[in-house]
This record gives sequence, C-alpha cells and structure tokens, in this order.
Amino acid sequence: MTIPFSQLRKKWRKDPKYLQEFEALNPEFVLARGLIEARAEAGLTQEEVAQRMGTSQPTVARLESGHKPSLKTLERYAEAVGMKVDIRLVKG
Amino acid sequence: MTIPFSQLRKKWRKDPKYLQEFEALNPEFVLARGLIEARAEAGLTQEEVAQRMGTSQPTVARLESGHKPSLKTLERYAEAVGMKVDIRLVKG
DNA sequence: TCATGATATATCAATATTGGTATTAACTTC
DNA sequence: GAAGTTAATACCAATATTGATATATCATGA
Repeated sequence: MTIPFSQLRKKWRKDPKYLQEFEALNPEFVLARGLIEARAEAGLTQEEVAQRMGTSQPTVARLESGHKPSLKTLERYAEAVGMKVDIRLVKG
Repeated sequence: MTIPFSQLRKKWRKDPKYLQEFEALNPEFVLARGLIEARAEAGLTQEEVAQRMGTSQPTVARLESGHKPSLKTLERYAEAVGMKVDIRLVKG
C-alpha cells in the first residue's frame, strides 16, 4: 500500500510541500534526497558519478532510490561528488 | 602491516593521546568509538544491546570493532542505545 | 589463584547489497 | 514526432554483511 518512491518523485515537481512532509517520516528518503542534491550541486550525471565510483549508472540510480546502501558505498558516492560522509549518533 | 584494532584498544588505556591521533585518520574507528561511547552512556552491556537488537553479543562486538556495518544495522544499534543515526554529506 | 562477568575472535551458513547487462521511461531539442 | 541524453527498472551472478554457535581473552573481586 505504500507509495513507490519513483512515483513520489514525480509528484515533487508539482508539489514540493507534499514531499517535505512525507520525507520527514522516512529517514532513508532524506538520505536519498541528500545524495541527489549533492550530485546536483556538483553538476554531475549519474553516469559521471558511476565512473568516478567505478561502477555503473544503474547502481547509482539505485543508491538514490531510497534503498539503504552500505557505508562503504555511501563513502564512495560522497567522494565522487566531492563530499564526505559524516555519521553521528544523536539523542533520539 | 596495519595495527589491529583490538591491539590498539589495549593501548588506549595506557595512552589515550595516542588513540586520538590515530583515530583522526581512520573514520571507521571514529564511528566504532562513537558506538561504544553511546552504549557506555546508556549503561548497557553488549549482551543487553544484542537482545534489544534481536541479535547476538558477538555481532555487537563486531559492530564495535571497526568493521563497516550496514545502515540498517547501525540504526538498530542506535535505537537499542536510545539514539538515532544522523547521516549527512559534508564538504570534504 | 579461581570464579565470574564482559568482551573478542573464529567459522560457516543465511541474507543483503552490489556488479553487470539489457531494457524501459522521461525529458529536451530539433 | 524522431533523436539524443539522462534516469529508472529488472534480472541474475558475485561479493559483503550478518546470524549463530562455540570458544578464547580480559578484568575484577573473593
């Protein structure tokens, strides 16, 4: 019954507010969106990031689709877009 | 040629300064130490955290030993010690 | 020293994530 | 609406991480 992420993304264009609320409830989407934003800021395509990571475009697409990646993969992605990963445990 | 993490930990007791410098160079150790600290603050043993995570003590020990866990596992650990995981990409 | 609680290590099966390829969809420009 | 670019999905093999169990090490106190 959950709305697929892909479908959700299409809504974003029309209604960014809708997204923000939904995102707040789903941490993995926050991360996915963070990745996409970082790549956008770096001005890179998925294909370019893939090359820098030594992997394929579909793998990059998957990372940005809300599936939880491993830390290793996350770090490679971050490096590819000129960032680094900062992980901390905060009071929850 | 690298010094094993377990051996390193033994040094800490005697010489915490040594640790800090070494840690700064190895992000996964920073994370591992963050986990250990969070558990210490919660006043829990590995066995207790394991039970809350629905896994075994050796698995918890492994998470705290510098091996890179998955995000899923990290989140379960965080919840077990009353924290949550905060991940962000920072300029690197 | 011995016993005990806590943590670390080792091994192998089970599961999850990634790699690789092909294909499809969406968007843009002509 | 056809071509080109970018992103998304599907599939299966390869790799990495975790689960589970047994055992070892370490620290502390009786």
